[in-house]
Amino acid sequence: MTEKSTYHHGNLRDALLDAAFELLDQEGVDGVTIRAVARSLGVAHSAPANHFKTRKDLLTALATRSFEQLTSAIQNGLQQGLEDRRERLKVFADSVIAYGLNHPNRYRLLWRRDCLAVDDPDLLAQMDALYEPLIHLFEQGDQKEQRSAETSGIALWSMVHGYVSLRLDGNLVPLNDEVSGEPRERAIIDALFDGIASK
Amino acid sequence: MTEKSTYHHGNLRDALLDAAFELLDQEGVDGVTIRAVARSLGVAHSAPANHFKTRKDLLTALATRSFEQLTSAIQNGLQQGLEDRRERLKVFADSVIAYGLNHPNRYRLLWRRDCLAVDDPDLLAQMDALYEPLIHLFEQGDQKEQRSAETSGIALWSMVHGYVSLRLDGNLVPLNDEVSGEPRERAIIDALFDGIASK
DNA sequence: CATCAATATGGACAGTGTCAATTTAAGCAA
DNA sequence: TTGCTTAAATTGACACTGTCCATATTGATG
Repeated sequence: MTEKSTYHHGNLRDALLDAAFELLDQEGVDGVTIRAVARSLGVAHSAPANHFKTRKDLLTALATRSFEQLTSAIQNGLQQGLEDRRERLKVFADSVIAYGLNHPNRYRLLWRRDCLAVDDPDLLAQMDALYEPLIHLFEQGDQKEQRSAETSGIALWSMVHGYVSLRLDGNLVPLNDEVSGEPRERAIIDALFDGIASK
Repeated sequence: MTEKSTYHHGNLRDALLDAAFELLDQEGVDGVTIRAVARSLGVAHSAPANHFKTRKDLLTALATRSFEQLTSAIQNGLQQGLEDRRERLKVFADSVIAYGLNHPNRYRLLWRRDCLAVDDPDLLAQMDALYEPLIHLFEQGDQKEQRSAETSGIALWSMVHGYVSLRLDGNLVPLNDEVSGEPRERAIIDALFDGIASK
């Protein structure tokens, strides 16, 4: 296996994505500059342009992949086959929260509209795919029931997304707390199911 | 009133803040560059440095003021003097949602940790002030009740913050919908109070 | 082998934040 | 008033960024 000529990388596109993910995870989205990615691979600063025309396009590819990961994490959880709808909704919530807390910079990127090519068809498709299981979990009943199911879905999704966002921003203290043995996130999900019963 | 010498602006600090707010509202946080702000006031590109050492410091001042605005909007609402706690919690939620939807770029800036000097004492103080009314609305009862009250508070705050964030990112469709005459946000707040009662 | 298109290169440009040396003038003490 | 100190503004510079361009290399196809 002789040393290949180094001029053409061979698989630069994938290498760029890997390197960009590494930078994203370690330094956040600001760390993902075209030149830094190129530098980390030892290629010219303008080499990436052949595969990602702009920085936005690169970040969009990262976000698309991240949406993909999140969605399949949810799907995996749901395939364990719990029957109870309430349990299935918890799986959805747990999956999103786990992904957000484990991959903070990826999760943040998902919602950085200013960094993304928001009309990229692949990105849009993956965003839709994320909502699909949630919608599916709520679609049933007649017209009126659907209306309130929609509201329940938005309520759940809002709470989950808000909770993760606040946690990632360090706006919930203490960060890692428990409520009678359960992590806080389980408690707030239950609160939504049962109502906070303000008396 | 003769024309003053133009070398010294006289009140550059306030003028910078005003101009920066204008840019923030119109173009988002990316539009708030030191040089753009200076340009819009017709001063040298490095004049702002005398008042805000770095861009982060300028944005931090904007965020601090925005927190202030949001907090006083909440306080104003609460001073109308509704007795029912449930109603008072709704006032909190409504105030945050209204501020977020009316000042999207200011609201977004509040949570852009990467753009802010997150250990600035003024900023921290204003952030605390935001949570104060929410905490106050829940503090009562014994130890165990407090624990669950805390959970309710986090649940409500998470849902409100998540809802605004999703709306601002265009992730809730349709954007402006109603549920039996009420805007969607009222419906999800009610959902949290009463529970989504997944059967 | 010859050619072509894809891919990588280096150089350039405008924009940015930030630093440094300098100039201006306002405020204050004598 | 005069003179000094100092805050506040100036210009200039540097390194970094994204993006464009002309050029060079090479893999693949005829």
